Amino acid sequence: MEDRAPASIKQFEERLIDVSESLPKRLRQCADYVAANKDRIAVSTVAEMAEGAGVQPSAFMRFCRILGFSGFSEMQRLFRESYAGGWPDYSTRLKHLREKAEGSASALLGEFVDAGRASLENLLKTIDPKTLDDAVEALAKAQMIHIIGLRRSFPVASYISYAFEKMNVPAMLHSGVGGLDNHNAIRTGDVLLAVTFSPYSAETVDMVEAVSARGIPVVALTDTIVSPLRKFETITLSVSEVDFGAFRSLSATLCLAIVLSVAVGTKRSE
Amino acid sequence: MEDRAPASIKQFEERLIDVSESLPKRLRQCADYVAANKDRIAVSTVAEMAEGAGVQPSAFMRFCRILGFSGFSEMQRLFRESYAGGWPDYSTRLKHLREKAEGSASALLGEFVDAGRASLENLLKTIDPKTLDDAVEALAKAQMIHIIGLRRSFPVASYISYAFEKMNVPAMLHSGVGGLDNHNAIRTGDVLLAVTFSPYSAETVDMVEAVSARGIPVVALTDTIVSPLRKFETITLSVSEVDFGAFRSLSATLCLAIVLSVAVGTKRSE
DNA sequence: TGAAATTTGGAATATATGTTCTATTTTGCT
DNA sequence: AGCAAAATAGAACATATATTCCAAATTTCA
Repeated sequence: MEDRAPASIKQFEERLIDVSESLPKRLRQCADYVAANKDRIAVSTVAEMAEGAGVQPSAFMRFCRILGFSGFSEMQRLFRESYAGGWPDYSTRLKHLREKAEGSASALLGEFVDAGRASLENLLKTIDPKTLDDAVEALAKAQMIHIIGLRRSFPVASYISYAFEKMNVPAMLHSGVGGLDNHNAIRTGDVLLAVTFSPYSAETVDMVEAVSARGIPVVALTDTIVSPLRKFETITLSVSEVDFGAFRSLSATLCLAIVLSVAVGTKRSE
Repeated sequence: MEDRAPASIKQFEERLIDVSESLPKRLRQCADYVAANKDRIAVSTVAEMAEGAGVQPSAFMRFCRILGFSGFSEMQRLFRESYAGGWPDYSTRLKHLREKAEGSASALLGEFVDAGRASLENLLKTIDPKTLDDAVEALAKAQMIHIIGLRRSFPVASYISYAFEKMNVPAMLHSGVGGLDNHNAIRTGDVLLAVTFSPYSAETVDMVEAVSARGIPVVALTDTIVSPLRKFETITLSVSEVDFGAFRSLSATLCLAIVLSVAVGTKRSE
C-alpha cells in the first residue's frame, strides 16, 4: 500500500513506529499486539495473530499491507528467515546474564526477575483458597470498601483503588494526604481492606484496631502470619515475598491485589 | 504408528535417538537432518524439510509418524509451542475466562500468577541492556529526579518514589494532588522519569513534551515501542505486560522499576 | 535366483490458511 | 442533523501445504 516492504527487523520496527501514530482503532490494536509479540509472527497463522490482537483476520491483513508487505505471508517470511536458531532458554539466559554482567544493571534485572518468579510460584502454594473466597465475599458484600496502605504498601493500595474505580466498585483510598484521616467515613456495612508489610506503619495498625473494635469486617493483606494485624479479627491473606537485599519485589503482592480486585468486581456485577 | 507422540522436546530427542538405530536409508536421512536442524521445524514446511534432508515429502511424513506423531503438523506444533515461550496466549485465555465468568477466585489467581511469570520472563528478552544502562546513568547524574505517573501508572511512580527516598536519592513525585502541577520545580540539571501506559494520560505526555522541549533529559517507562512518548527524545524502556481488560498485571513493570531504583541508588552512592 | 516384504517416489487429494470482496458500521466534516 | 469518506466484519474465494495412495523400485531371505 505504501512504498516497499521492510527488509529487516530493524526496518520493520522503524516502520511500525512510523506508522502507528495515525492508525484507526483496529489497526492500532494490531500494531500494539505485534509490538509486544514480534516473536510470535514467525510461528503463528493470521487467524492466531488476529485473535491475539482482538481483530478480524481481514483487519490484520490490512495492517500487513500498511506496513508495506503484500500480505501476511510476506511479513511472516521476514521473521522466519531472520530466525537464526532460537534464543537460549530462560535459565541459561539468566545464568549468562549474571556471569557476564556482574554488578551491572542487567545483572540486577536478572536477579529481580528471578526473585519475582519465585515469589509468584510461592504465592500459589501459600494462599488458602478458602480464605481467598472469604475475603472476596466479604468485600463483595460491602457497601463501601475503604482501602488503607501507607509507605511501602501505598503502591498496592493505590493500585487496588484504581482497579475498583474502573470496575465501579465504591471504594475510598485513605492516603492520609494533608494529615487528614477520615476515620468517620467508615460506617456500618462497610469493609476495610488494609495493606501492610514489615515494618508495619502505625497509622494502618491503629485504623484496623479502631475499626475492628466497632465490629466492621477487615480484610488484611500482609506478610507472614505474625504481623501485628493478627491479633484483631481479620480475614488475613498473607504473602511472603522473596526479598533481594533490602528491597521487596511486589510481584506476588500485586498479583494477589489484582485477583482480589477482579474477583470482587465481577462478583458484584452479577 | 508406534505408541504416543512426544509431549516435550526432551521426549522428542529421546525418541529420535531411540529410533534412529534401525532406519532405512531415506528415513535415516530425515533423522540426521532433523537432529542437526531441530530449530527449523517450527518455521518450515514439510516440503522444505524434505528438501533439506534430500528426500520426498512423503518420506518425511513417514518419518514423523515413526516418531509417534500423527503427521508433520502435530510435530511442528510441538516445536512452535515451545518456541514462542509465552504460550498459550494469556490475553486471549483471560478474555475467555471472563466471558465464561467461571473464574473462581483461586482459578483467577492461577491465571494471574502464570501471566506474571510469563511477563517477567519476557522482560528479560525485551529489555536492551544498553538502554537500561543509559537510563541508569542519566538518572544517576541528575541533581533531582522528577517522577510522574498517573492513574494506572501511579502505583509504579509511587513505588519508585518510595525506593528513592529510602536510598537518599533526591526525588520528587508529581502526583497532581489538588490539581497543582509543579512544572516549575523542574530545573536544568534535573531529569524526568515518566511512567505511562495505554491509555496514556494526557498530563504525563504534556509534561514530557514541555520538559523535553527545554532540553531536560527524560527517561520513559512505557509499554511497547509505539507509545506517544516515542516522538520526543527520551530514553525509552518498554515493557510489554499481559493485561486483563483494563487491568494490568504490573509484575514486569514493577520489577523493572525496582531494578532502576536500586541501580541508580547504588551508582549514586559510589 | 525368484518370490515376498519393504521401501520409495511422485502424483492425487484433502485440508488448512491466506487473501479478497462487499455490505454494513463508524467516523469526520459541514 | 445529514452527507461523504473511511474503516470494519464476515463470508466467499484462492492458494499453499499437508496428507494419502499406489505403482515402481529395492531389499530380504529361502
